[in-house]
Parts: sequence; C-alpha cells; structure tokens
Amino acid sequence: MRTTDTLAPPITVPAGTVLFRAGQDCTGFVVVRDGVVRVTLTGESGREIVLYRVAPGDICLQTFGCLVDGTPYAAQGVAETALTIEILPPARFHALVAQDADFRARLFGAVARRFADMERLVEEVALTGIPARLARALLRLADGGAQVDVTHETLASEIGSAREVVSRQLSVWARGGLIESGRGHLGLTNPAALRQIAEAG
Amino acid sequence: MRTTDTLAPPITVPAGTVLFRAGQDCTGFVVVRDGVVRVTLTGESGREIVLYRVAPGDICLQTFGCLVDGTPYAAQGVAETALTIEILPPARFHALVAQDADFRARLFGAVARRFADMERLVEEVALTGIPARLARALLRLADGGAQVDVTHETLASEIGSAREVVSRQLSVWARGGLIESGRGHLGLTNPAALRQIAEAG
DNA sequence: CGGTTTGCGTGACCATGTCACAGACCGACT
DNA sequence: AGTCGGTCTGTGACATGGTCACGCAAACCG
Repeated sequence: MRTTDTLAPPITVPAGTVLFRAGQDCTGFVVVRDGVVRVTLTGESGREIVLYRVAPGDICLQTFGCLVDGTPYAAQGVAETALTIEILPPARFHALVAQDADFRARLFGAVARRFADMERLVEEVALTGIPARLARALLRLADGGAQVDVTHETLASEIGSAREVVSRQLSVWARGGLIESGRGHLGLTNPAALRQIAEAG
Repeated sequence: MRTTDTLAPPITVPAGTVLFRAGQDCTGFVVVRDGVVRVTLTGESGREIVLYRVAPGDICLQTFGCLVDGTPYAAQGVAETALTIEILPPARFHALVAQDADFRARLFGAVARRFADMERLVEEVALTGIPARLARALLRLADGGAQVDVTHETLASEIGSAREVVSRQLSVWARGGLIESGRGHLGLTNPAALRQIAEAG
C-alpha cells in the first residue's frame, strides 16, 4: 500500500496543541500519521460541540475548504493525543491529486467518512433526544471497556449539550444501577441497557 | 470553461421527484445542470431537516459516499424544481477525476461548499436559538425580495424545528410589525430588524 | 494544614418540543 | 351560493432540555 508512504517530513506535536482556530487562514494540508485530532465548533455562548475526530492515516478536511476556495476555518482543531503529522503545501497537494491514484483514494475516503460523520451529527443534534445521544457517547468513549475517564463537562461538549443536563441524566442512570459515577470517571455497570437506550432514537 | 460541457446525456425530471432515499444504493454520480435538489434528513419521529441544496453546475455529494466506500445514503434527495441532470456511471466518474483537472476543481469546490454548509448547519442547530435560525431562513428564502411563499411547516423543516414553534415566533414578529403573515406566504415588513436578529446568534 | 482549583449536585426559571384540538382558508364539486 | 374535505394556522397544557446561581466535595499545591 502506498498509504504508508511518507508524503512530507513528519512533525510531532504534544497533546493539547491547537492546530487551527476558527477564522484563521490555513497553512497547508494536514495528514495525520499518528494520534488523534479533535475538531470542535464553539458558539458565541462558549458552548462547544465535537464535530469529528481525525484518526491515523486520515486527512484533515478543515484545510480542504481553505485550499480549494479560500474559505477560512469555521472550526477548531486540537491534538487530543500527542501527534505525528505531515503538512503538504498546496502545490504538492494538487500534484498528488493529479498523479497519485492512491492519494486520491485516501482523500475521497476521508471526504466520505467526514461527510457521514457530519450527517450523523446533524441527525443526532436535531432529531435525537439526550438519553440516546449520551448513551452513544458513553459507549463510543468506552470502546468496549467498562470504564470511561471523562468529566461531565467533556461529555456535554461531546453531545453538544450542557454539563447540568449530562449530570442530571447520569444521576438518573446511577440511581437505576446502569452506571457508577465518580469524579472524572464512570463505570458502565449495565452496558446492555445503555445500548438499548442508544438505539431508541 | 469546461464546466459547461456535457459529461453525459442530460435527463429531465419533474419537480417533486424523489431522486434517492435513505438506505438506498446509489445508481451513479449526479451532476445538476438545471434546477435545484433539496437534500433532507428525516428522523424516526417524522421530523425533517433540510441539510443543503444542490444548485446548477453543482455536484450532488450524497452519491459520493456510495461510490467511494459503499455506504448507503443517510439522506433523501428531492427535486425542488424541474431538473435537468446528468448521471455519470462510476467508471466514468473515476476516469474524469483522474484525467480532467476542471472536473476535479468542480468536484472539490462542491465538496468544500457542502462541507461549509454542514458546519453552518451544525452550528445553527446545536448552538443557535430559534429566532436567529428562523430569521436567517426567511432572509435566505426571500433572497432579497420582501415576499416569501412558504408554509410554517416548510419553514420548520428548513430550520429543523416544529411547526408550532415557527408559528409562535412568527406571530410574535407579526405583532411587532416585522412581518405580515398570510396563509402560505409572508411579507417581510422590516427586513433590517430581521437581519439584526439573524446576526444575534 | 489552609487555600485554590476543578468537578459535581441541585433548584428555579426560561426556551423549545410535543400533543391535542379548534378554527380559518381554499379548492372542487353540486 | 352552499358544503365538504383537505390543508394551514392558532393556542393551551405539558414534557424535555438549557441557563443561571448557587453550595459542596474532591483533588491539588504551597
């Protein structure tokens, strides 16, 4: 597979680094080699929502709009873990698109995934209730395990809601024995029930 | 500009035709030559929200995910006006991407626009109040004019809310002299005030 | 050990969404 | 004209979700 090739000199950045902010111009095309980038949107009220995550081998699409038609970013990107990334200058990007079928395939795959992510997100935010959204977020973050280390605040931004709302829902579930709750971490005592709630729309 | 070239035999379809539904497989790549396609998402409750519109010269991206990684549509596409479209079979699509720089530019432009649309939508649905969303929708649909022919129901799906909510907000504005309201149509009596509300986040 | 920061719980209140139903308007047909 | 059925709109009552204003407890740190 060409997809493991190096396209540009790798750069490492520590977790927590802000890669780009809303309204900023873009420097180049970002390819994630290792680590995860969290892309979020922040409203005027300060409330935040996670749009999607960019995984290794993936291509960050925020840069895309910039490069194609000069629109500045609307979102913010933060290194969720330590990262190794490559940055392609615009000319190199266009050359690769024209010449490299593998690069095109990766690019289009990334576009399709981001697009599906965004549709799912709109569906959830606009048409799905808090219990289902929160249950999905918990199961997603737990990733098969029974322990999740997050604050209510983080969960709230994950589902685009407010901390108080998350706290209330979690305490209901804790009383019902679905979860165990502690400062900064949660235990999923009854993941089956959570899955059920997550399905329910 | 190559963008006015014909890529495939044009097909005409009447307004109201459903081009694709959620969960369906895709037939090919749709390029809109004339008319507007409205792409919407429908929740289990039956509530609907407009994701974006595909304008002439534009490329419908719902087909994109299908062609690239086989994901079926999540959304539904309806001909909002009578349409003239072209449908590219997958092989032709891939050939054009590889060989035609103009086609690539159009494709990327469409991707960037759709992406910006979706981000705006998430921002509105998740972080923006009803008055601002509704005012924006009105101004957008009025398109500079002072008259809009829509039902409250349609406006509701435009902003991803419920008819009653729209009705209530509109009657407040009607009492305040910002709009005049009739069955199936609205007059924007004070567009400046609406613009103000639209800005307010 | 005190002080500070951060995370959590909670009640009151406002904004939105849902449900149920009534009335108004419109077109089609006698 | 009348009236009938369908669509559109108005409205009250209630459920859910978001905001604000707190107080308290756990972790952190000198």
